[in-house]
Amino acid sequence: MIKIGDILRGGYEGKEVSIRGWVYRCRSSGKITFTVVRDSSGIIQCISKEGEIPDDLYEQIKGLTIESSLELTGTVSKDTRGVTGYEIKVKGGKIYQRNESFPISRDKSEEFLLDIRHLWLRSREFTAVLKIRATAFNAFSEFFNREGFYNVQGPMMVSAQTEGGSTLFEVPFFDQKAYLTQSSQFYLEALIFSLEKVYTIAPSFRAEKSRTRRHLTEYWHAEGEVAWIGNEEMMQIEERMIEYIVSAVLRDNAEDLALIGRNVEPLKKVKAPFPRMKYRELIEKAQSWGLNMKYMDDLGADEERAITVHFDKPVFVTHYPQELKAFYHRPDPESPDEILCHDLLAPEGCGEIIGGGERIWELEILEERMRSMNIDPKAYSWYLDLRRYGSVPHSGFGLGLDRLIWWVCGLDSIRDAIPFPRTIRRITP
RNA sequence: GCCGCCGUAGCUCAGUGGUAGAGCACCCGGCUGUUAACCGGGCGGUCGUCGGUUCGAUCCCGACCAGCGGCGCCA
Repeated sequence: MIKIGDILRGGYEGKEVSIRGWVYRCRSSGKITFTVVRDSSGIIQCISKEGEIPDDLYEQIKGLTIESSLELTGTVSKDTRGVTGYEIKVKGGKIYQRNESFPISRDKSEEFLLDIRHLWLRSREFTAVLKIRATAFNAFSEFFNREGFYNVQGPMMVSAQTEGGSTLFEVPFFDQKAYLTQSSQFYLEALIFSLEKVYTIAPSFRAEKSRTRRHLTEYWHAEGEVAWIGNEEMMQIEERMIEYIVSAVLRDNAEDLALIGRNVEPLKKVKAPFPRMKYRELIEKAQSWGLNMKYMDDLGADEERAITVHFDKPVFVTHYPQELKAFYHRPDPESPDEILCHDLLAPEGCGEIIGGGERIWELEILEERMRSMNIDPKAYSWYLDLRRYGSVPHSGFGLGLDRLIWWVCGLDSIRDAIPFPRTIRRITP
């Protein structure tokens, strides 16, 4: 039993092989039947001729429906008439299931494909995206393992929010209320005191009623936290990490990128270092680019899009005014109204994929910030403890992995970057 | 939370104030080189739900349900 992809790489001409898979296309002209078979590695056309195989098998093959599962044995030949340049002349085989009419045909709407996502995953396009996604997840872990980070896990059920706003999913927790986590950041911060450099890949949940093509209510959050480093060193790690992941995809998924029609030229330019721009400078630039922005405006979706077209690499935006960001970001000692944070905006109009920065590590400053933002310190008592016992400077980041896949694959919607998207209106399949 | 859009066959869509049609899928038949094959025939619908207007509503009006897009918020 071999993979179709192996046949397509050559070397099997004239040899007898067996493949297993699903019917991708089926055409018959009486005494000859063409069955295009799909497996996880590719598609190949198989030829069956009446009289050359047992009659009952020929009748079964002739009557197959799309997505029926089967096993075929036959001789490989190189033939330009086959869709992928090779063909198998069938000698024998076994049908596992001849299914009824497959619901997906050539016309399909966005909504329908979401309803039957569990079946649409079989499409060649989605298969390609899923392979790229696997590469990206692996490359992320690989990068941090090589950098001496420890892979850690925080809880998914928590008692307090990380970010501002009431965007938590509430879940019953015995006699109490618990929430699904928005971020593992606080737990990673606790873990640096033993491990110093940590990362995690975990889902995060946001009950935001977002209706956009770049939001999920459940998304895969890749986070890192590092003791003893500041905002700039954190960005240096991140830009190498992004370069590492993109290079891995370009190296391992060239065929998949081609299949989904992704232009790889912009991806080839993703090499560290990335440009950095302070929020203040960005506003000035934005005004010269004709964008209507003033200081203290947050970057909206339109602004992010308009900004990224002026760069051919991802760009870091740093030093936001403290009012625009969460309470834990450390003010710049040289300019206390600005904080030592960064967002990474992906090019080609994609926008924010990373948020990170240096954390406040002095207890008094953190308490002062919480007071000024009307946050109850009691809810964060254990988090404040981290600043009571051997506190150290540290920085961290959170990367939206689904957004990364969305950008790298050049997809219309983030929903097509994850197999089973959870959005405000969709909990099945 | 705000704004906009959609709902007719399994799918993609036409259409009409007098209870519906095409293409694809599927089934049957034909065809020994097809490439989303082709040719002939067939099956297939409470026209999203409820209410209103009307002699009569899939069509007009209202509410609801479901979904999609944009903003804000974020990753």
